[in-house]
This record gives sequence, C-alpha cells and structure tokens, in this order.
Amino acid sequence: MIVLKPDFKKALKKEFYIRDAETVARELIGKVLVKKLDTGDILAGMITETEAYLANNDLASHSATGKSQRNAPMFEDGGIVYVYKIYGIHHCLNIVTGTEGKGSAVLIRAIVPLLGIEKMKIFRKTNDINKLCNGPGNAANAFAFSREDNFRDLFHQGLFVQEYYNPKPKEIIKTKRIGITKSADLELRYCLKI
DNA sequence: ACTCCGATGGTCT
DNA sequence: GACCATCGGAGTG
Repeated sequence: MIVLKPDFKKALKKEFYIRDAETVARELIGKVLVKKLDTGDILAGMITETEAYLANNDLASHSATGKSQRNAPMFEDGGIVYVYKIYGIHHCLNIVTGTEGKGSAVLIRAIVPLLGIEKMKIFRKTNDINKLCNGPGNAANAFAFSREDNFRDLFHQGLFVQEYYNPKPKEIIKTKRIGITKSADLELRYCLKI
C-alpha cells in the first residue's frame, strides 16, 4: 500500500501552469491532486489521464467561440480551476493553462485515489475503489468539485497539485480525445500506460 | 466482453 | 431548439 503525505512545499507553481496546454496535460500525468474539505478531510490521488483543450484551432475547446460566462475561467492566468456541468448531470474538472487571455485548459479525466477514499466512496455512492475516479465526471464527483470551485487557484493549502514521491519516468500514451465530435482527430489525450 | 440508450439541464444559436 | 469534454444499467453474446 502506497502511503502519501501531502506536502504543500512540493506544490507546483504558477510557472508550471502558464505553459501551453499540451505540455501541462502531459506533465500532469503522475502528479498528485490534493484537496482539503471544510470538514478537515483530505482527498488526494494521482492523475492518470488528461486532455488538452487549446486556445487556437481547436473547435472542441469551450474557448473556441470566445469568452462567455461559462468559460470565463479559461481566459484567466493558468493555475486556477474551471468546472462546468455536462449533460445536466456531471461536473468536469479542468485546470487552466497559459497566460491571461489565452483560453486553454486541461481536463482531468482519471485519478488513482490515494487519500480520503472513504469520503470518495460516500460522494460517489459506490464501494468499488476502481470506479471512484475513472472518468472526468466521476473524478470531479469523488473530489467534490462543483461550479463553486470556479476560479479557485492551486496555490494554497486547501487545493494544490504536487509532485509524487520519488517521481520516476512514466510511460505516457498519447491518443485522440474521448467523447467529442469537433476537432476529434487531434491527439491531445495523455494517459499512463497500463 | 460488448453495444445501446436514457437521464437531465446549462449553454448558446 | 439543438448540442453536449458523461455515466451506468440493460440487453446481448
């Protein structure tokens, strides 16, 4: 069993996020998302699947048609959260990348739970540990993200992404993105090889 | 294992 | 009024 002790000193800084979405999407693989709840519970897990949504020439990106009320967080400086509701049911967690005005982000598609698993089971209404964060809607649900989290930055104790212990080179697969129809041919999805 | 499909509502045209 | 960065259950093999 892997034991993780969250360490805010290992948190990724702004320089990490203000780069292009493809680079951030690839490098987020293997990093650990940490979120502290109001109840004091700590949730944490290793990011294993991401997708980049670009600022330009990407019709699948919410930013493709310009800034709106929904996608406004995407146009802020990188390192903040963008959450939206899809199909009227599920929330999706994004991490904004690039600099102000760009309009790019990374969708967090899957996470391996490390801490707060009992809480995640409650949020997800399942005891199957393999289904807690297996998909963007599920991962957002397990980590209790909602649109209230929009614009929250990843530079404080309550919410951040950190390096994993003893980071090793990981084999990362690059494929086409999932569940979209526009710009569907672009290979902007990254995941750990199983 | 797989495919199919309904749920459900915010967002934009 | 159409679309949608999803999920899980039902049905099939």
